[in-house]
Amino acid sequence: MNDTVPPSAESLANDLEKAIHEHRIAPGAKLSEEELGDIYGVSRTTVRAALQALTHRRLIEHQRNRGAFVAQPSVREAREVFEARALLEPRTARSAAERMTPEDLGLLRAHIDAEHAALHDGDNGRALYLSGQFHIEIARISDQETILNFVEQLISRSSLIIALYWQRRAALCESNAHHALISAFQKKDGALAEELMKSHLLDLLTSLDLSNKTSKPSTLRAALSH
Amino acid sequence: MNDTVPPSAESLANDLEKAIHEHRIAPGAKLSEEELGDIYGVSRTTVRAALQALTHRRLIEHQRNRGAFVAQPSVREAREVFEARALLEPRTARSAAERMTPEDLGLLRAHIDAEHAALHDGDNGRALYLSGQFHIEIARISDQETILNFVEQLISRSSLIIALYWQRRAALCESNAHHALISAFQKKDGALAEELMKSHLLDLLTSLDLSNKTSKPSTLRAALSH
DNA sequence: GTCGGCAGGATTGTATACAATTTTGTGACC
DNA sequence: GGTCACAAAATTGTATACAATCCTGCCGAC
Repeated sequence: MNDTVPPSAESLANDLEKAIHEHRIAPGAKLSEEELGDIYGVSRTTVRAALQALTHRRLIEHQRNRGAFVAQPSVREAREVFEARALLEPRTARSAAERMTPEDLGLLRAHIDAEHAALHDGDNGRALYLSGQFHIEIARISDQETILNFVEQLISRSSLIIALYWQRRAALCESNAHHALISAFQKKDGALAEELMKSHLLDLLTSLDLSNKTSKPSTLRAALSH
Repeated sequence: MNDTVPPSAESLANDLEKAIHEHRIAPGAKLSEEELGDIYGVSRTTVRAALQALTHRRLIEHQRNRGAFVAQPSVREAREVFEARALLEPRTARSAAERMTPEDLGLLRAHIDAEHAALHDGDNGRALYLSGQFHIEIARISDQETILNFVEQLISRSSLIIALYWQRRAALCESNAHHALISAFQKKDGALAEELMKSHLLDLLTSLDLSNKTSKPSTLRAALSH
């Protein structure tokens, strides 16, 4: 689109995060500094800054003198992420319900519509991304910057977890849950929203295949069973 | 101590974080890249990497083309941080109590002792640091890496908040609370530990002066009332 | 035939150099 | 005397260059 001119460090980081979130880059993929520099037309310095940012968001893992790789959350890490979400998000849902304005509601509905559109276009990556944004939007509405930041990180990591451990590929249309949440928001029913979010997250977790067999294909070690 | 040889980016970040945590660098202080480079004997590149790390931990705020400054959490941010802690830490306390081993207990006791020693030496900064480490140690024992990372960040920020809004300077010996927690841990009483932690955090919050008068001295604008 | 060591290539970690932006100091004009 | 404008200084953002580390492939020894 606008490649002719200078993408700066921060925008590069956001671009990469989005690409990872939309599953355009697979977990475990190596992110070569020089390669990225060539692609985006910037120097390694800029690339390094972006990679460091993503490292701090736990989206990529940096091995000293080895390079940066898209993170491959372990089964254990997957459980931890969803446990953390279970601690934070029900609360954000409750607060959001209490503070919900008509504009906010419209925004959330627009998100769901966009998600459906993406699904219809077969763009599963984008649908997944938007589905995550829905949760982030709720946290934003709850008006707790600090918790919002945590939720943002957790949802990015959830995207990686889904890429690795998703089992029922068929329908990621958990849209039912999202629709139910919206109706709770409309009623400004905080307690209901909290409960719905809690069970929604539980649902997500149980839709993952966290049997230790597929545990952690550290690219090879466990992929080939030896 | 060992200044003669090469502090690398990561160790520099840890060093700075500790200095901030111990109130050796005040909130709002400017962190010049060249100055830090001279002090530590490294290049600006290394300094920048360290500063970026601390930025992501919300310990310093980076203003484009202006530089890095030690963060000055607003009253609102202060409340948010403690609200997030109230969501996470009672749970870590409960889990920690259930998993507590004799070695862990010894470690926690050692922390408290060190804290008392620091207080006795009049080294309030170090005492404050150790007091924070106590909470971090609990999160570590609870064995939830993801939540531990969040708690670490929240406690670092709490240190800044305390620097700005602490009112009853006299006794930061909330040692009572810590001792009570230890006895709950010894009994492996998770529910009690959870409750104690919750009230401890509430105690900490109410010991701050968050009246909007001292709101946010952005170094001058509000410090001099004009 | 396999294992250990050593050199070559590649990639990252750090330092230095240049470009861009902001701040500050000076001077003219109102 | 005060305010605006411009220029110099300082500081950060980015690019390039060099040093250190790691991986790969080859070769000799056992």
